Amino acid sequence: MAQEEKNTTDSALENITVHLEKEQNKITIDDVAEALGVSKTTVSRAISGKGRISEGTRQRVMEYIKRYHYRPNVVAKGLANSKTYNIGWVIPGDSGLTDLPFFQRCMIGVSEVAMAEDYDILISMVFERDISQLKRIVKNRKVDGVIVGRTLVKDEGVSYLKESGMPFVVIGSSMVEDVIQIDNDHINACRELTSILRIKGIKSFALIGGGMNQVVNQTRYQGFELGLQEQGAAVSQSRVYMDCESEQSVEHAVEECIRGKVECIVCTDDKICQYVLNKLAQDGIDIPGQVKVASFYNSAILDNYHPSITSLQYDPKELGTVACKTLFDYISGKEVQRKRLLGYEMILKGSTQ
Amino acid sequence: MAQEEKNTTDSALENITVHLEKEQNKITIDDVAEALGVSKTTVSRAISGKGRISEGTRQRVMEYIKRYHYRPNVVAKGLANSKTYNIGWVIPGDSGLTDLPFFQRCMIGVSEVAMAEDYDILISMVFERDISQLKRIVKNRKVDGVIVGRTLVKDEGVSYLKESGMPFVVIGSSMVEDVIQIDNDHINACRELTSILRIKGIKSFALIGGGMNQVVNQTRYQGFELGLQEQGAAVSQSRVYMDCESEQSVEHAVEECIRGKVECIVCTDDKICQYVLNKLAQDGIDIPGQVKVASFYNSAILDNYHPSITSLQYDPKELGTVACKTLFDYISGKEVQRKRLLGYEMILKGSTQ
DNA sequence: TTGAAAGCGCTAACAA
DNA sequence: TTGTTAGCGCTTTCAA
Repeated sequence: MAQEEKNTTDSALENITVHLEKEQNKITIDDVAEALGVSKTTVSRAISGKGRISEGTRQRVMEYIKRYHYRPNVVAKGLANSKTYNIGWVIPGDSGLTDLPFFQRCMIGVSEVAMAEDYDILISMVFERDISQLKRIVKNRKVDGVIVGRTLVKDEGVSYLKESGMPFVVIGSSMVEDVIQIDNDHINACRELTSILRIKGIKSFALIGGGMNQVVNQTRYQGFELGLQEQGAAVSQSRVYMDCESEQSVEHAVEECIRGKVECIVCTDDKICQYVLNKLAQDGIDIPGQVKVASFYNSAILDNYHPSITSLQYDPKELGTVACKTLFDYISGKEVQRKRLLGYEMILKGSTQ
Repeated sequence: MAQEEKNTTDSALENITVHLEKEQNKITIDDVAEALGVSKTTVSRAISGKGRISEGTRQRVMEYIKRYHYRPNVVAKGLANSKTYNIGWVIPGDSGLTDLPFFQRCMIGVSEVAMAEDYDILISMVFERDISQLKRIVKNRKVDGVIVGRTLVKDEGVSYLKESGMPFVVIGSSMVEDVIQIDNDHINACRELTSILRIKGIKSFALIGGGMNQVVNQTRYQGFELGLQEQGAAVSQSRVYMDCESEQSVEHAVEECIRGKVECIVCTDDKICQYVLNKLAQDGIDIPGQVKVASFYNSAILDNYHPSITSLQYDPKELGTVACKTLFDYISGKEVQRKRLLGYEMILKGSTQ
């Protein structure tokens, strides 16, 4: 009997503990106001720092809040001032091995600045031409703005966002008018790389690249052409193989390069470069002895190759950081640059010695 | 003068158009109610299907809604019934090349079922031991539940979630009590693979694996041991090299295997396997002639190897689908299985011929 | 079958 | 400096 009573007491205590531990975050601004004998307006002001309030009550409020772990309900706050405290992050749902680390690192940058503004990130994946997930989050007004991780030449997502009136920023470039864009200076980077290779004495180049439906491939292609153009007649010949989507098409391009005695193969990205390296290894062609290789992008997938590959390096995280900052600036009505170009680093390595 | 008037008219019209196009989604339930001469309660009922309502008015409401593209404000709806219509998706912010595609495909599954329930996905990245992003979304009550993409042996995120009272499901296994988990049947899969290899006449195995702080590596290790155990004395010897985090440690393990005349090297994942293959290629060791190779996981990173690699295959998307369904079931109070194991496929290829 | 009114938790005029 | 009050856009009793 005594035992039973004890049990009862125990479990009652347990319940209380559970209540305190788990439901602690269910305190509302009214609870705080009541406990302190002030109005909730006062509490609101103490927290937000907006409006006049005496330092004394401010302190009292803050203390109470800290002590009882009060956290304002962000959703309610949002409803009151027409914000969601979310930004949308759009990535291709079918992005491949090469792109994923890029998006991940961009996202780290995005989330860092988002968190600092008390914002969270809502994911939306677009597939091929299916932008229904994107439409959802804007139609449902679940976000205050959107960052697009990659753009295509004729990008439905971008068009949709533009006509929807939702603030957005794209990472990469866009041909659509008036779109706020953050990109690396691919053109100059590629230009510089090709001309440096030229200075090293290389005379014949080939560019092997991915789909021209991606803006980034277009700009890299332009940079390559510009770089060569600047060399003028000094460059005997150059070959360009764009739209190489499959391993076969890359292999085919490589074969032609070898046959044409190209001195240096430049790849628009690392996936292509990987195919090129595989093909060269397969055919027993020595790098950089028989042919040199460089890539316009540097990711982890090339890490294991010997010799290591000369490439351009961009900072995806910074892209994300700047994009997110720009978005916030834009949302809050500040003037923002329509197109912002970030830097790059040139990494000269063994493959072009 | 006439011209001026025309301009005025034009721009007035333009404004209206803009209003219709861009602000169309600013219609509220009150607008609909008023336009239809009913109360907003009625509109609400027509949409939700809850409560009695005549078929006639229901139709009228639905028609109006369709016509004027009314969309309920999800946030307001959420505030009214204590839901956020968001679920949290937790992934390691420092996940490597191997894991990224896995998470991506999981997420596709998650988002598919989430969307069907009118939910969106809020990202939270955890780094090393930093779970602040996770804490944010639960403390700020931005989500109704959480799906954890990967677990560590002593997982702070899981502990935190458990004591927070937030409903959650983990993908993978967890040693923490009472955690709802969705995993592949790694143990049986690994067991089956080893015993099949055994049946093919292989007598000496080595397991090279990643960090034992990851639950998945522990279970794969167990499966390997179980598989061999079942072969009893028939298996002359087996070597195990776990916690191989760096390429060097893998290379070292491979060297020992070769020296020890191991017939088949089994890898816990494809990253390890890649290192193994590199090392073997480097040393000019023939696969499957001199040594056979198999992996407990099959991803795209091994696609380019010849011969192709025997491995186990899991379906990440299904993992995501099931995890999300389970989470919703749990949130809505249904009984759910504490631990659910999904199947796998065995892919026997050239590397073990 | 429908509607009035209260409430979800917060912000922000406007008064005091 | 502080409080009163009216929303934000929706759901849900409770009456009619």
